[in-house]
This record gives sequence, structure tokens and C-alpha cells, in this order.
Amino acid sequence: MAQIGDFFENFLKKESIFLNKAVLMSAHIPTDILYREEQIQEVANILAPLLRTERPSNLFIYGKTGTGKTLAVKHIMESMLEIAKKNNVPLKPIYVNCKLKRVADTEYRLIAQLIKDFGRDIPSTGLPTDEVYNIFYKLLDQEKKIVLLILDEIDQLTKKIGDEILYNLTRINAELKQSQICLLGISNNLVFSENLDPRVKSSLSEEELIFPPYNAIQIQEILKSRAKVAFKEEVIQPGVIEKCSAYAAREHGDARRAIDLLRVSGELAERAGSTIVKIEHLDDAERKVESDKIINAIVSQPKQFQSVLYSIILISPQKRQFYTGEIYEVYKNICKQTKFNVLTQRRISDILAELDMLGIINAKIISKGRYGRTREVSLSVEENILIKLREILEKSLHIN
DNA sequence: AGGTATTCACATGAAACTATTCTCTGAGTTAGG
DNA sequence: TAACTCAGAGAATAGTTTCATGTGAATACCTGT
Repeated sequence: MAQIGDFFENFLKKESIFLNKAVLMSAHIPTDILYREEQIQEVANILAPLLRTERPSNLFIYGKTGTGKTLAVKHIMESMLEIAKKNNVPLKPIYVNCKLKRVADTEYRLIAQLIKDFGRDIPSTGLPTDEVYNIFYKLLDQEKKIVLLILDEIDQLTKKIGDEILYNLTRINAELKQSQICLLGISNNLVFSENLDPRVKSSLSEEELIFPPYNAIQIQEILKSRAKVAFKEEVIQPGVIEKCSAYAAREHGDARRAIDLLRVSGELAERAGSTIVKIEHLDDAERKVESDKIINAIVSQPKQFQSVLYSIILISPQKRQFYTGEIYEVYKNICKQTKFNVLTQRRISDILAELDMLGIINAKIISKGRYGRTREVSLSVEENILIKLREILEKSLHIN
């Protein structure tokens, strides 16, 4: 008892190397956004009519992850809302992230989420979809207002359920008597609109904007400005920020990743009892971020999914590459052991494709001529993560 | 030898099914007047 | 008679199954030399 008490005492006494860690959290919106002045101005130009209660053009923003899209839009949204309040403009911005599981990743749930933003709760199931639409229309038209609907990661939404909702949303304006709605779509996928219904495409992207990736120097500056606020002075070893931004620049200039990395480095350094953040902490952080990403992705998947991955891990020591059929055989044995019912090969095929998407395996469709056509699968996970993964799966599947 | 046809072992697509979770509705039940 | 309970109908969703069709190239099978 005393020991753990001491630990907490010490923990309190020990000075944190952080001044304000919140600055390094992904939810944080800094007051000045570096290197995005141009884009912000552009967005502001397009959206400005909102403040006169006029409907601006629908806007579509493209850019890879961590290029400041969401940040810029949220920033603009906040300052506009402020002005609108001051001048009594009935502006109602709504921000929805379409990727969030069980929140806004289907048509029903998206509309339900919007309704919730108007202060009314809707049951999570049980109602017909058009009923939900009706409620939404009614709420919208209750009083005159102008709505700015921001759909973040909109590509995820259409990938899952098609572009019908978008069509419905673009048509809302025709149904409304008093209010107006303006759509702002944000997509990570640069070619997103190509496989969109042409009608939707033309009305959704009346205006388009591309956020280019940051280069290494820009990321460095961003990191420095954040670090200045987040950490105490002199706690960061020279070179850490440089290396951190180099990591991120290698991956298409993802600033969010860089910031995460820096935060985790700090946490690791602190946990290790170090008073400065060293390069080695950064290296550790890189590994940790990577393995956390993979493990999180796996843990949230269904059991059957995990079984398939476990099968792959079981074969992997023997061969470097293996085929769908082989995996299926091993998988069937696993099912017998764990008393799961065996899924069809069709499903396993899909699961393999998904594992490939998650980047946990590497699957390539090859033809072996006379001997058929199949996926050639290999694991693309580092050895030490693999061991951890294996433990987690065994626990999760109750395999001794 | 050179050219075509087969054939394997899955991949890929679409539709339909299953189980679960949830609402709404209306019939039957209960309790109070 | 009003309030309450409770079963059944109907929805949305995730995860599958069923059925149907597609596919790239190593081999088998011809053909004419």
C-alpha cells in the first residue's frame, strides 16, 4: 500500500515537462493556422454570403490527411458564428464527421445526428428513414435560418452507402420555404468525386478547393510553434523536432501525425522519468504509434475477423507467402478449436481484402495459370508487433 | 514449333437472409371512480 | 373510463450465405511442318 502511495506522491511532486498538453491533442484548434492563410481566405470568400443570410455556392474541399482541412474549416466556422451572433444573423453551422462509427456512417444516422444538433433526439432505430427526413425538414423550416452543413470525410460515407443521401441533401433547398442550406464537403480522397452521380457532382462541387500537403520545413515550423506552448522551455533535445517532421514529411506531409508523434514522445519521456525529450523517445514513439494503430484496428473487429488474422499468424512462421485456400484450411481448424461456426470461403475472401485495406497484410491477386487464381498473402507487420498481436488474439479468442 | 482451348481456384457482385435492437400500435388488463 | 402492460408488426444495421458470373495464365491438345 505504502509503495503505491509513494508512487502517487512522487508523481505529484515530479514536475511535468508539459506546460499545456492540450495543444498537442488533435481536437485543439490553434488561433493562428500556419501556411493556410490563402486557403482560409478562399473559403471565407466563398462562405461570406452566409452572413447576409444568402446561400453561397456549395463547396468541396480536397486534401490528404493532416493538411489542415478540418482545422481551417472549424476555425472559419467559429469566427463566422461569432460575427453572426453579434449581428443577429440566424446562421447555424453543423459539423458532422461521417467516419465516426455508429454516429454518422449511414443515411439514417447522419440525418439523426443532424436532428440532434437541432436539439431533438431521435431513436437510434425503429423509425422509417423518410419519417426521419420529415422531422428534419420540419425542424429546418421551423424558423428562418441559414444552415451550413459541413460533412467531414464524406468519401467514407459514399463508399459505404452510395451517393443517394448526397442527392437528397442537395435537393433539400427546393423543399424548404424559409431556410436555406449550404453544403461543405471535405474529402481525403482526391479523386472522390469521379465516381459520383453526375447530378450530385455538379451541385455539390459548385466550388472546389485543394489543400496541398505541407512540406518538411512547414511542418517543422508548425511543430515548433506548438511545442513552444505545449512544453516547458529547453525540454526538447535539438534535432527531435527536425526528425519528427522528417518522419511526417515522408508520409505526404501529414501534420497531424507529426503532432501526435511529438506528444507521444513527450509522454514516453515523462513516463521514463526523463526531463528532456530525446531522439530515442521519438523513435519509441514512432513504434508505439504504429503498433497502437494496428492493435486498435484489430481489437475493434469482430471475432471471426480476428480468427482469420490468427490463422494467418499461425502459418506465417512456415512460409512467407500463402494463398486463400491455405488460410481457409487453417481457419477451419481454428473454428473447430474455438467452437465458432465456420464461415464460407466467400466471406473469408472479403475479410482478407479488408485486412489488406487495414495494411496488416499484403494481398495481391495473382494467377497461377492452370492452378488457378488467388490472393497471395503475406504479413506486413513487424516482428515485435506480431508477438503482441498474437497474445492479444489468443486472449480474445480464448486460445490457451 | 506454334497456336488455341481448357481449366483451375479462387475473385467479385448482387441479392437475400438472420439476428439483434429498437419504436410504435393497439388489444387486453387493471385500478379507481 | 383512464392508465398501464405487453405482444406483435415493422425498421435499421451488421454480418453472413447463396447463387451467378468473371478471370489470368500455365498446361493440354491440336495442327501443320
